[in-house]
Amino acid sequence: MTEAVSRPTLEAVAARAGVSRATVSRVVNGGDGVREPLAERVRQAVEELGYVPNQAARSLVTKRHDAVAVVIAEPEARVFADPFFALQLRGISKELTAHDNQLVLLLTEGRADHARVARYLAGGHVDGALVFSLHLDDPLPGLIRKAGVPTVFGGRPDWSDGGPGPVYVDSDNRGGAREAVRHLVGLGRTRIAHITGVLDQTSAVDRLDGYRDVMGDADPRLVVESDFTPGGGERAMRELLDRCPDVDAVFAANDLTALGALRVLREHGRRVPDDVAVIGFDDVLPVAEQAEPPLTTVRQDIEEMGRLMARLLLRGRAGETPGAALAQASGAAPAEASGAGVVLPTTLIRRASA
Amino acid sequence: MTEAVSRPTLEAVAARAGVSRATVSRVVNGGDGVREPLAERVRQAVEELGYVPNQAARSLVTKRHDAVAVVIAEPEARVFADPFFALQLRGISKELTAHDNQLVLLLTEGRADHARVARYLAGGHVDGALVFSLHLDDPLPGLIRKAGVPTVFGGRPDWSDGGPGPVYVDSDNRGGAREAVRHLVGLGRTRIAHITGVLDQTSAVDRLDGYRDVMGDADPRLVVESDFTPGGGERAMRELLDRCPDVDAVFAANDLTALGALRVLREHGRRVPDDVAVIGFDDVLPVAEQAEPPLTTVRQDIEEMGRLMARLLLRGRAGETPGAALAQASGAAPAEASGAGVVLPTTLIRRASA
DNA sequence: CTGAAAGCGCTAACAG
DNA sequence: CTGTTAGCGCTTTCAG
Repeated sequence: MTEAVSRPTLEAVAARAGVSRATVSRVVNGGDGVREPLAERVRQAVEELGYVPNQAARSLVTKRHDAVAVVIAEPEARVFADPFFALQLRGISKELTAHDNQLVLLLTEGRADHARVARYLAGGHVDGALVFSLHLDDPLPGLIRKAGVPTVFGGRPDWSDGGPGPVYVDSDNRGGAREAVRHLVGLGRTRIAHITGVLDQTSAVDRLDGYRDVMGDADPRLVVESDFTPGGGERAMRELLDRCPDVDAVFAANDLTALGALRVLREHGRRVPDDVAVIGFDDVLPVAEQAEPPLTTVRQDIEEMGRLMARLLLRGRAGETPGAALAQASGAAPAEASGAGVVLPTTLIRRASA
Repeated sequence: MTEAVSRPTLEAVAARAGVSRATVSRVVNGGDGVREPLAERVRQAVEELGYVPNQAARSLVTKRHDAVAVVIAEPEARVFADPFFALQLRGISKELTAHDNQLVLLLTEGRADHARVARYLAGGHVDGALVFSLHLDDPLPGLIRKAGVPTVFGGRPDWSDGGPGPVYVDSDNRGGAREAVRHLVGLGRTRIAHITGVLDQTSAVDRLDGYRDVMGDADPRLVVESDFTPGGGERAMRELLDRCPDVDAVFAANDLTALGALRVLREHGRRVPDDVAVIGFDDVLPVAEQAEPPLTTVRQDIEEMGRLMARLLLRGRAGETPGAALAQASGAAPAEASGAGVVLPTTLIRRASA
């Protein structure tokens, strides 16, 4: 474990190049307004001394930090069982890196950590925040708003106040769910069940709504509440088989849930998709592809969601509207951009299970 | 996206409390040396104004940042398919949070990002670095050493120079592998194969060595190289079945690999564990428990590894030796602490597959 | 186009 | 025990 050594300062570079600190500063920050002979001499001095600007000093005067906080408020261990979170982070990281911003990760383990996060955000350490995994009665959004930090949410928040709606990025959960269920209907299935996610998250509610859009008049016993985990999927599937032995299709709220359902179906000797067709949600590759049989599922571009969140935050900071940022967002075309929310499209990936 | 507002300064608090800035500073930083009537008045002013110290200003003078970088150098997508990484992060985050340190996440997508990471680390933005996923010929460690930042590695690095060895935290990969293979032997298996991980990582090499410790004289065709992924596990298992149809046990380098092997075994009508026993490594719950059949595997305490890394870094910074930090590390007792490396024990978790 | 000078908000001697 | 005084390293008017 090496000792940190003291780094050269602007002053040192200036001395070496025979110019003033101001000139060095100009060159280091874009270089406009400095004539060529000088600029080159400065660059050389920077190189020779291995000068790296001291971010603390810079922030002190600019009030910018080139850093963004990513807040993951997931008390349950679910985030850690699901590559979802990692993919999202990867997208965020890519975008942030491209704009020379750092990613400060704030993980919370329950309410006790909320105050800490709020304090940090309020402390003006970062230029903005990206916030995930909000649940219905979560006090965090309120705290964050009070902190006065530009924020983009991952997933549609479920609250709304008088002011302008929160900026968020979401997948078209409802539309994706509809597509999945319609596919099942197209397969000739009539007893189509839905295993929900945790219903205090909007993603779960939206998927349930999508299911109902198509199956509005279905037997209510075909809907069973669950929690986005394989274990929950198993329990739900057992109950389903018990309540409705004639079920011939299952739309699970996510791939992990589908995995649990698949296992119980196998246990009970039901063949997939012959006896019961199964569709998941997410298309988390290692899960969906490795399932037995490989899972038909609703794909959402998780990495792109992360990237877009970061882009919105960065652009918004520059004074543009989310819409403008959105217009410039390459890659997946947003399905919808109502108010301050951006909703990415989903696509049905057909594999063997349905 | 709210505008950031300007926060109250020390000065403001001082004015409100009718004291000097120095006094407020003292109260804010521990409060020793300030008599009670005053201290209380200051605390009140802090409260009323909602004062939060400006970290940039503080760092500028203290040269400390209370921030640690976590560098994940994994060009492949593997990290994102494996909850390993998330668990490690969780452990790190917990420990860092407990000591009021922030976690700055540096994800790299290949060599192009190395320079950026090196620059950041050299820039003195953080007090230390936690570095993961090193491969054999990785230039990153060299760059990091040059940056002169206190560093703790996750997993035993494969290089060594003249100086004091690098500080690292690792699992007892070799011992764990031995235990797994011995278990297989105890089951009466004789044709025990090993599907390796990526052999440019020490964890994979150590597991292979452990296998050889027990099976030194075995048929060399029983060892097939792979890459820690389910797909790789499938390919390896096919080759194994082809080369040695009489194989009766498989020790896979990790759970994901075992998953692939399981699938191919099933495909070929081999029953697990009756015909072929299978053992994995990691005990990543959603993988191992949900496998078909549930996987017997070598468990490593991933979260604890993360926590320990952070602890070592924090303690090392305070001038203690890693050994001292280690002695204070609660929870899992280290199996071994040679030089600057800390090796955590592993345990065999028996489920249905072997 | 370049340099001089004035802080950004905070801590850390040093006096009193 | 408390206040005064210097800066930390950088950007940014403002002159020249």
